[in-house]
Formats: sequence, structure tokens, C-alpha cells
Amino acid sequence: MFCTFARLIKTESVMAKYKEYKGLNFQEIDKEILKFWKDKDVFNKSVDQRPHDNQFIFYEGPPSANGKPGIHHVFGRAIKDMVCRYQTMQGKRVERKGGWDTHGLPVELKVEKELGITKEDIGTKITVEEYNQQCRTTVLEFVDQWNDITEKMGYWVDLDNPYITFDNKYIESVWNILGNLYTKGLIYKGYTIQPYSPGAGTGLSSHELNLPGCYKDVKDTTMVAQFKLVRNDKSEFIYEGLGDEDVHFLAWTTTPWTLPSNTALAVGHKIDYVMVKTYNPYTKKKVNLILAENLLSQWFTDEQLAMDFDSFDPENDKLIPCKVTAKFKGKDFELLDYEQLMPYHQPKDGIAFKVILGDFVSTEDGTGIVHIAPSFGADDMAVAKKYGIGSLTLVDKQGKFIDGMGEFSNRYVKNYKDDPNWENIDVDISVHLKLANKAFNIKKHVHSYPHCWRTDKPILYYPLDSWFVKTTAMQDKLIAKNKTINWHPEHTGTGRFGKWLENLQDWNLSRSRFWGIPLPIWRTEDGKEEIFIDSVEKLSSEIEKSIKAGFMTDNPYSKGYDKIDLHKPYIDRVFLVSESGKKMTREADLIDVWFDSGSMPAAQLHYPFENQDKFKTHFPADFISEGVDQTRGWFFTLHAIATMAFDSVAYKNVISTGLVLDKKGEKMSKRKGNVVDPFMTIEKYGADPTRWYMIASSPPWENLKFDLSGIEETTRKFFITLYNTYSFFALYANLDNFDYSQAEVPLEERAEIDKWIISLLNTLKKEVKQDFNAYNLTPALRKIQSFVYDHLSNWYVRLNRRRFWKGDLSKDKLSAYQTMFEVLFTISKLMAPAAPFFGEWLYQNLNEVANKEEFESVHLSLYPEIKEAAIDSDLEQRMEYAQKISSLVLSLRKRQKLRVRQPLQKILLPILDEKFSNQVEKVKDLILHEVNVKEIEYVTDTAGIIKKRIKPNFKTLGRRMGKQMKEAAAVIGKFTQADIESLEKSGKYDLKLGDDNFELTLEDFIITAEDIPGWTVASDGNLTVALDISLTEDLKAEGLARELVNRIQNLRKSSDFDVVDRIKVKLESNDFVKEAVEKYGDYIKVETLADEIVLVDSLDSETIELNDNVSTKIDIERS
RNA sequence: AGUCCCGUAGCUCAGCUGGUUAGAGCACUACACUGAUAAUGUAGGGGUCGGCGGUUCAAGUCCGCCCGGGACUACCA
Repeated sequence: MFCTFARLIKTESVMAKYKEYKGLNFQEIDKEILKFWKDKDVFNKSVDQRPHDNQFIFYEGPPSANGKPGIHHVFGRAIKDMVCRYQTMQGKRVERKGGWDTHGLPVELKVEKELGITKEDIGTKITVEEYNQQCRTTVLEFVDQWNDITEKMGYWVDLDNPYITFDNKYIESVWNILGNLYTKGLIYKGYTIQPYSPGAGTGLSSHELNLPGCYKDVKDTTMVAQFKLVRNDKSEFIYEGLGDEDVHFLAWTTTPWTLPSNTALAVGHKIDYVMVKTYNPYTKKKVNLILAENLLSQWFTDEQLAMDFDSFDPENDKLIPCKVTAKFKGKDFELLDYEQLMPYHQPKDGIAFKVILGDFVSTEDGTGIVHIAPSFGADDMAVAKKYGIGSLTLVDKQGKFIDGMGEFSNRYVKNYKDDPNWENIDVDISVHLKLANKAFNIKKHVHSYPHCWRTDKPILYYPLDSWFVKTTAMQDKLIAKNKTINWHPEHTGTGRFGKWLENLQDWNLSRSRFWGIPLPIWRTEDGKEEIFIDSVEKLSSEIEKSIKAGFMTDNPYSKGYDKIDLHKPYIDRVFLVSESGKKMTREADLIDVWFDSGSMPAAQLHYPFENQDKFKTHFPADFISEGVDQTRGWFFTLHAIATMAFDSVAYKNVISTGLVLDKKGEKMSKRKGNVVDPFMTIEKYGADPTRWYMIASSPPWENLKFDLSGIEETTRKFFITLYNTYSFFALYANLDNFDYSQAEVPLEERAEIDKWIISLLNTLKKEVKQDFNAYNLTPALRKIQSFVYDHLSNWYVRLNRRRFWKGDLSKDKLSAYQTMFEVLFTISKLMAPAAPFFGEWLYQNLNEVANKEEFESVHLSLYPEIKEAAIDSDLEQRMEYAQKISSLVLSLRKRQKLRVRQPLQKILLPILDEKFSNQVEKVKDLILHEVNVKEIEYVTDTAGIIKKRIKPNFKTLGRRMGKQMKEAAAVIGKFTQADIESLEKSGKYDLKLGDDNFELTLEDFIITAEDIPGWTVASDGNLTVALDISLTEDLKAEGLARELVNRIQNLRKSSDFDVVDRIKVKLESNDFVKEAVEKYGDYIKVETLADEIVLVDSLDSETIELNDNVSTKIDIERS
């Protein structure tokens, strides 16, 4: 089998043989090639053998190894690998440093699950030290599986020296980059309302909030609350004519739990409001309600408005009447006072319970009056600040109400603990207010609400202190730089990513967690002095100062990278001294993990502490590729950090890959049980068919509907065909001892068909290269596939079979071998980036014998040189004619029920121009042989027997004729054969349409041969052929001889004769057989390797039918 | 709610700057072939190119609206 690739040393006597196989076994090939790569260290050589001054820079996005790899990872990596291997073949040095993303919430949550603890337990039940140690272990839990799939799928990346984001050096680089931004004034601390996940115990960044699936439709209890207006001098105008009745503002909320924290109501400046007199539907008390006029119909029906108010009986009548009693403008209400709805606590940071004006108030839904809880909404906070309105933060960070709230104290506002006994607090608040005559309407309402991507719980908007990167300050530059990036597909760059940059918000860096890169900022207690630590060295020297000031006793960060730990809790034991001598404490937050991976271009090199020169040549990347879901993730953080810190893009080309769905187009999920296991898939089908299928079936950025039967088809249509082609070549090349040591037959001396396939091959090399360079991977693979299948296998090999199996190693045969070798050898290289195993297998099998190149591996070799001189478009065209004409003749044979083995006399081919007949003449022999016909007769129109068809050439005429085109087409459509003839003779035609005269030339028409009257024709596009089906005695005899050859061949095969065995044939004679043998005996002998043919009167074997009329008996034996 | 992408044969997909019988492969049916056989050839059925409207001499292709699918954005009461 496939034991070694050690180049066989040729001697005069021992001839190397191409390996022959019993079948195609991908498991075996994968295994052998992996071993070969490992033994010969091919990956490292593929990098090291390329020069440093010709780099192709690739960045590997770091996966998190705390989960198992999935089939979508194989997809993404197949693309990355293909591009990198291709660039290597272009002579580029493509270093590929692997990496692991190790910090962040997913890791922490997994650890908490494993240990059965919650965030609150950290620091009590378990120390931060132990906790972080556990994170460090867990995060690389599946690293073996990752390494395994990486190897098995043939993804080349350096996993021996990966960058790891928890590494001290990596952290130091991240600090340095952050310091770079800090120095530029791009880092600030702010107090804002942010999305916060009580379940995870942390604020969420906008990109975390933008992860797919975060916004979900939820059904919440919503209510319209009645806020009672305070009657005083300012509000007196509203009470006109009301006597001592109360007035309420109506405000709708989808989050009743924020009502205790209400400190204001917002109305729209220009919005029209009405006062409605009605009864509260729950308490049946008479009330006066204020709401937007436009929204009246939302809460009251026309019927209600039409009812007689005075005859209403609150006890018995179901339908409640109402009537509009007054109208106001929003601005009339400004700064009116209302009574606090749920007076548990009072705000300490401002005035409260005022009606204020807000631009954001609309009358699309609700009541046109917005309940404002500054602590729990960004808009609320902004408008409250403007009016000096205070806030009430009555929910703590665990997501439960604080003390002093009566029956609601210490209850969770959402079910964050998955408590089975949790009762919906929105409902309870609604009921509470209902009883107090403070609720006007309570109903369920479906709306979309953001959820935490990890805990799957609804988030809260919560006031938090946070550190931000002022990305908005660099927005213009970010947008400008993005325009220089070559996005694949383009619309992801202009659309999704571009739009994101246009609506950019500042990047919230803070995470109040444990396992991550600590924010290296120390502050004095009053916040007036702060220091940014951007290196370990600086940390150490500042500690020394602190020791002198007496805030620390020893320096734990002076011992070298491998003896320190920059994580919590150690870093929090560092206290520094300010310039004025005050103690400084570290800001408690960690840095968003996305900053980790976005810093990777510099941090993987420990820049700027090491590799200053290398960074210059390794930044920015030529190419990266990840899933579309990284648009706001890694693609953004790389771009933002590179732009802000280094004033450069981070990558020049990017492919954003689509999702891998199941075959029905549904997302893969454990719940549905439609997850495809990458290990099983590769094991069963082989890495190459899997990879090839994924890239060839649709462009990478489209979602892939992953269907195993697609891999099977790829295997059959491409790999097996190619394997069969190789097997065919190997079989005969070995018989003829072809090892490419013979002198090369010059191209011009080779057969037409050889020149043709070489021409196509060079066209293919050219097109594939163009496609690869443009990152059009899918078309490239499709072209290779179609070349192998349609042209190489189903045309070149099929037509050339007999060249290989007949006679000695003549010059013609030699050129056939050399041609086929060159084609296969080239294909092995073209396919190698996408199918690295099979490409290697093919390359080695060929090169091992022929020693054409010195490279140890196809992946060390260079992309095949494009020989422009070998490309002959005329030749390609006439071969296409040959293919089409053959196909037409075969279909005519089919229609006439004439099997191909029956020779026919001639094909008739109408000829309209000389070039065509010249072209066909050159491939005549191929056609005649393929369809088993003796000659081609060209039928020129001088005889006047061709019926022609004429069509206007819309492309040239359309522009000139414009509106008259239709009319012209009608005229031309009515041309007679005589009209066409005179047009062809004179070469021009005057077309009169009304008053207009158009001078048309031959170019304005398309004339085709449609028919040869009296013959059966077949046509395809512009080609038409007819077939002479009359049979002479001679042709019949030859046909019979061919049938005999066929039967004898079958017997040879069923008798297990070797293809080279010579035989003796006995035939039971009859008139037909006798004539066939007399006339074509030599032919039969040559074809069947028979030394003699004996005709006998009777034979003992089975009767074999030769055609409808003739049968015989045949006997063969080895001679 | 907005933005972007997609919608072509039962399935997977081509269809370039608008140009006149809308293609391929798979699957299906029939016949042929059997010295590549996990093949191959030929023929056949199968399409209102998501719908409607517009621009144009001409629309699968350009424009608008709508429907369906997906991704993303969103403080939205």
C-alpha cells in the first residue's frame, strides 16, 4: 500500500511503477498523508522555506477551547487553510500562529456550573484565587479535541506556540495598547445606564447585546398607571369645572417593576392631550384622565364615547361611558407636580414627581405620557438630568428590590434564580395599584426585549460606573479606514459593518467579574489622581515607590514573567502612591474580553516589549476570515484597536463566512438533534471531500445547508473520477514502463487532442489563479471540478483510451502519457489548497516515479506556471464543436435506433462560413472515431439545399432602431430563403420603416442553418447536423465485426484473462459471420489480441446474439 | 420598527455590463454501453425566474411596492 514516499532511486534495471490501488480509501490516505507530513515536518518547512521578505500575513482568530469544536469550525478553517496554502504555493511565507481566547464570562459561568456555585459565593465559599485557578484549567478543557480536529481536517496552524490571552506577556501587551489609547485621551470613566445582567452579575457591552438571539419576544404584564395631579396654583387651570374631583395622568409601562422608582412623567411639547371623564374599570370610581388625543381610540371605543354619561350605573353596567371634557398642549403641563405613585423611598439627588417635556415622546403607542425612572432607562436618565430630577434605584445588583418596600422588599424583579415558586412581581404590583385606584388598564403584551446571551435572562438597564473607550471620537477615521478594506462579500463591509460604524457608541470596557485582564488604572479615593500602568516594569517601579511610602511591604511583581500573575486577586493587593502621596487603589473592573482578542496583532508578539521589527512586517494582516457573527465582534475590535492605536487597518482582506445550517436550512442545535459531528463526518467521508464540498457548493458567505449526500456526490463526481483517471493512467503507464525519463515530445508535435487539453489546462491555471487572488474560492473549485469531470475524464480519456492500450511506446503514445501526466500533475497542485490530502497523494504518486520536481511535498511546491503560448482559443473552440457535433450525431443514432458499433457512411454538415469548416476539418478524425462514421460531407449553400434561419442581431440593432426594433424584427422574420441569399451576396440590406431608412449589414443579422431538406437533422444552438443512415453490405459486415470484438472482449473479461494475454478464437460459422471475418478478420485480431480466428461448423458453447438477425457461438482460449 | 441579504426545475446551485427557446448537477423514467465500472452515453418529464406595478424596442437581470425566509440594528414607554 501507501507506506512511504521516499523517492525511489532509479537504476538502469529497476523501473519504478506508479502505485496501483484496489479502491479509493480516504481513511487510509488521510492517515498516511498525516504521518508523512509529520515525519517530514512539512508544515514547518512550508513556512521556513519561504523568504522573510515575501510575506502573506494571516491572523488566526482565537477560538475558546472551553467548548467542543463543531462542523462550522471545519467550514471556517477550510477557507482559511485554503487561502494560506494557496499563498504558500505562490511563494509567500505564511506564518500561522494559533491562539486561544481564554477569558470572559462563558468560562466563568461554566466554572460556576461545574462547582455548583453562584457569583455571590466567590470570595466566601471559594477564594478568588481558587476560582481563577479553576477558570485557567477549565478554559483549555477541550484543547485536545481542538488539536485533534485541527490535525484531522488538515488545518495547518502553529499550535505548538499559540498565543494565549491569559498569559502575562499577552496581558502586558494589552495594557500597553490600552495605555496608548489612554495617552490619547480616549479612555474615560462615566456613570451611565447600561445593559446589565443580574444573572451574570455584570454589565454587557453593546456587542454582547447584539449577539444573535439576544432580542426575544416576551409576553409581559403591562399596565397603564394613574398618576394623581397635585392641585395647586400651577395646576388650577386644569380643574376648571371639575369641582373637587381628582385628575390623573395616564402612563403606560411594560415594566411595572420600575414604577416604585418613578420620579417624573414626560409629555411631548407639541402633542395634543385631552382630559376624559370616566370611571376606573376596576374600582368604578369616577375619574378624570389625561392622555394624548391621538391615542384616545387605543383605550376607549367609539361606543364608549357615545354613551350617555349620566345614566351609567356603576354597579350593573358593563360598558363604561366616557367623555372628553378638555384639551391641552403638552407644554401646558411642564413642571406640574403629581403625587408619588408608590411612596416607599424618596430621591436624594434632586427634585422629583414633576411633569417634564421630552422629544422622544411619541403617540405611536401607550398614552403619550411616559413614565420616567432615571435609574432604569438611558433616555430617562438623560431627560432627568436636564431637569435636575432625582432618581430612585430601588433594585440591587442581584436584581431584587431593596429593603423598605413593604410587601415587595427583597423580591426579584425577574426570575433570575429559576425559582419554581417565583411569583411575577409585575402582576403583584399591578394588583396592588389596582386596589389603590391607581391602575387604569392591565394587560399582557408581547414585545421584544434584550436577554443576556449567557444566562438567557432578561437584562435590566441599570446605572453603573464604567470605563469607556471613546470610539466615537475616532468615528470618521474608522469609517474612512473601513472603506479601504476588501470585504467578501462586499455588502458586509458597506452594509452591516459600515452601518455599525455610522451608529457607533462608545465602547464600554468594564466588566465586574473575576477572570479577565484587570483594568490597570489606580486611583486615589477621591478620584482626583490616577495612574495608568502600561507595563510590568512600570508596575514594579511604582510598587517600589509605594513601599517607600509605606503602602506596601514587598514587591511581588519584580520576579520575571513566569513567576508573577497579573490576574485578580493578586493585582488587587497592589496599592500605589499618588504624586501627592496618597494611597491609590486599582479600579475594580476587568477589561471586556473582546479587547483581548482585538489586541491580538500586537499582543501575540508581546509587542512592544519584544519583536518590534517583526510587528512592523506582520501588521496589518493581508487576510482574515471568521463567521459573520464576528462583524461586531472580532472584526470590529481588531479594526477599532488598529485604527485608534496604530492609525492603520488591521486587515486588508476579509471573508465573513455564513452559518452552517442543517440540510433543511435550520440552525443546528442540540435540542433539535440535528448537529453534525465533525469527527464522525471526517472519519466517514474523509477530510478532503468534506472540505471540498463545503467550499464548492456555495460561496463561503452564504449560509451552507450542510447535507451529507452532498459530500457523497462530491466524492463520486470529483474524487472518484479523478482517482479512476489516475488509475487508468497508472495501469497503462506501468505496462509501457512510462516514467517520464523519455525526452519530452514538443507540444506542436503532439496530437490535436493533447494540445487541446493542455490549452484548457493552462486556461484553467490562469482562471483558478485569478479566482484565488480575488478570494472567489467557490468558482475556482467548480472550474477544477468541471475540468476534471467534463473535459479530462469524459472527453480526453474516453477518446484516447485506445491510444494507451495499443501497440508499443510510440511517439504518439508517449505524448499521450506525457500529456496525461502533466494534466494530473497540475491538477494535484491546483486542488492541493482545498484538498490537501488527495492533492498530496496524487502529487506523490506521480512525482515518486517521474521525479519531475525536487519538492518533498505538493505543499512545498509552487503554483504551476501558466504557459500562455499553449492556450489556443481556436483549438478550444473547435473541440467544443467536436463535442457538440458528436453529441448531435449520437442523438441522431439514438433516434434511428442505430447502435454506435454499427459504422455509418457519412455526416452531413451545413457550412455557412469557411472558418467553421476549417475548424471542423481539424477535429474531423476525433468526431468520426467517436461516432463511428466514415466521413464528413460539408454541405455548402451554393447547392441551395440548406434551409436557413435568420434573426435580427438585437445587440447591434437594438441601440440603433430603438422603438422601431419590434417592427424591424417582424420584417426580418418574414425573410424568404431568397431574401437571405441576396443579403448574403450583397452583404447589406436597406430596411425601410415608414419614412426611415436603415442600412443594415451582415453583422446586424444572425443566420443559421436550420435544416437540410430530405435529411433527419439535429441541432444545438447554431450547429446543425444530418446523418446518412443507409447501410451497405460492407458497413454491415464491419458492424458485425465490431459486435464480435465486443463479445470476445466480454468473454476475455469473464474468463479472467489478463489484458495482455494473447488468445485463440473459435467461431461457429454462418454467412454473416463468415463475411465479417473475411473482410475484418485482421481488425478483430488486433482488437482482441487474437493470434488466430478459426471458423468451425458447430461449437458447444452458449449462443450469443450479435444483432437482431445474427447470432453465433464463441469459444476462446489462451494461445 | 428600521437596515442589509436571499427567493430561478422536487433538491443544490449557475445565469457577466438588460438582447430573444432560462442552464448544470442530483433525483426520477426509458433505452444503450460495458478494456475507466463506487462508471458512462442518449432521450424524456419537470419553470407564470416569489407577487404586482413601472422604466425600456427588449427585464430572471434595472426601479418601486408587497409577500416569504434569514441576518443585523434598536432607549424605545
